[in-house]
Amino acid sequence: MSSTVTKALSLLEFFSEDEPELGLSDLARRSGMDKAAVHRMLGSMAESGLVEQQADSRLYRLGAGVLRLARVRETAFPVSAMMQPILLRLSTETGETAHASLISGRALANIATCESKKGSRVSLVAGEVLPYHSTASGLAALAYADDKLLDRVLSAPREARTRFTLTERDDILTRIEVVRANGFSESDQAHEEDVHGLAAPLFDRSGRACGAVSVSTPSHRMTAEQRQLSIAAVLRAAEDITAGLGGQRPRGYADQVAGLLASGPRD
Amino acid sequence: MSSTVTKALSLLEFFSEDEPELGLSDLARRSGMDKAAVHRMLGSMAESGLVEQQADSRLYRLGAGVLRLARVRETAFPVSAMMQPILLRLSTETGETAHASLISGRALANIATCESKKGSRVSLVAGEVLPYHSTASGLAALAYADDKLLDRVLSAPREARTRFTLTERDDILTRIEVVRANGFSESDQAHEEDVHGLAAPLFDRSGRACGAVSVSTPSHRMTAEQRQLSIAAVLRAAEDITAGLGGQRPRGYADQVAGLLASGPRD
DNA sequence: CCCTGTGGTGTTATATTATCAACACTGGTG
DNA sequence: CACCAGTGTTGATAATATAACACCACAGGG
Repeated sequence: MSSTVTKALSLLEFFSEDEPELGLSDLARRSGMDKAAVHRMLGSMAESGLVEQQADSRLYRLGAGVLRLARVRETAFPVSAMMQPILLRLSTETGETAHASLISGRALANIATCESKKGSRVSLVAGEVLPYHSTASGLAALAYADDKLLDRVLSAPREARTRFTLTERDDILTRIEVVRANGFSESDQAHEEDVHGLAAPLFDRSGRACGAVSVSTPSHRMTAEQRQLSIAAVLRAAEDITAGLGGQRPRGYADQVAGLLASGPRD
Repeated sequence: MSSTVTKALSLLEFFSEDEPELGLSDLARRSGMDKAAVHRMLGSMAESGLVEQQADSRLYRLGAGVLRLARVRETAFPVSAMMQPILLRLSTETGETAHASLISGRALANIATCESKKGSRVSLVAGEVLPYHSTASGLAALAYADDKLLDRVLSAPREARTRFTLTERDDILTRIEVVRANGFSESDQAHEEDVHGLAAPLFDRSGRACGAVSVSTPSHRMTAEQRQLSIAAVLRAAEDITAGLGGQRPRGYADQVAGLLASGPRD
């Protein structure tokens, strides 16, 4: 819970596409930890190459070590590479931005994206950490993941990203039930203003959710027709990615989804 | 030095392309740490998504978090993508396997590779951690890096990979002098049997080495002609990658290298 | 049925870590 | 020019998380 390792690694969350370099005091302020402690932690992580310090500006950034680790994992389990063409197809079919995320500890890690070609599109921050409660992807994963994950999420503080974000425990639980009844999750402007999300769960070998694939559409552009089309496309993408992961959908889920698609406007 | 964070992160070094999944006892044995300690560390790193535990086999592997971190870094500082075409050219020009590495804490992290098309070629493990003292890349980086790095390497234990590996302090220092005199480094079978390495340093904005680019040739195939050709190609690749990094070669180095190429058989 | 291996879990002495303070340095401002 | 607010860094001590040890439950061979 409050181990030094966890605290040190939590510092990595603050590095993003928008702020790839951060100073010591800045990191200490955001993490709420002491400057000296943060300094030692960054020093330790720099020894391992997870972060590196710019010699002149003294700013810290993610190090070459993360590239190496990603290469090792991607060589052994090529998930990003496998997802990319499926996301491309999903984005082309729907005309919108698609992305896939995997359960990564306490949060959902955005692993691969394919942006829409349209001028007006949902653009998302590469490698963003997605909360479970405020995103369609998060709810899709949560609904089919291990129950312990749901407990952990419900017992942790939840940030209200917009006025539509579900933060109450009971609201989230009923929403989870809706997701289970549908086989996919839907979320309008709960994470970002004017963004509508449709997501379907990804499964691992054990039949538990290990992530989610999602389509993000500008809210004003989400018509009933577009919605049906997107649901079908997302479910198919999820099926293909799950297969690519060597995963297995739980009993009943495949039939539920198949019935959903048959009854829809797409034949 | 012996902080818990460093010890925990050192566990990540044991995951490789060949052994992407490791058990708890195995990791404890290799790291020389207590099982209970390793268990807690892995738990902490799992919370952050750096590692994940297979539900059925209970084995640990690198987690989705490393993919996310790599994406964040690569989006902000696209080095791998920039290196790839240059490595392709280097590999094509020499007909051998090329790779680039960056200084990553106490070791050199292999970031990008391009394997030779020949049936008999040097094949290297993706994302391998390269020691400074036993590889051409390591010696090239060491010769032009911050002096503190050289001190740290010289004061740490050095493994003898082959019977040609330099482990003695004085031998390494004289070799470093040779590298500085040449502007590139050469190493025959010091890291791997039957592998000849030629490497040139990469520089950052401050003019200090931040990595190296290298060509690995089967020793028996390294003729005087091939050697001249490879030296020129590696130096040119290093120049281009340094430029792509926004780096600056130190005073004198550019002239030294230019003179080297002019006097060589390639006009 | 032992025996050896595995992953995992307690408990206490110990050693690391958090905290606070002060330091040197920088850049901007009155 | 001195001041101020900011930075990164380094010591000291007090508090606490950690390491070590033993132990447990389980799985697979011999």
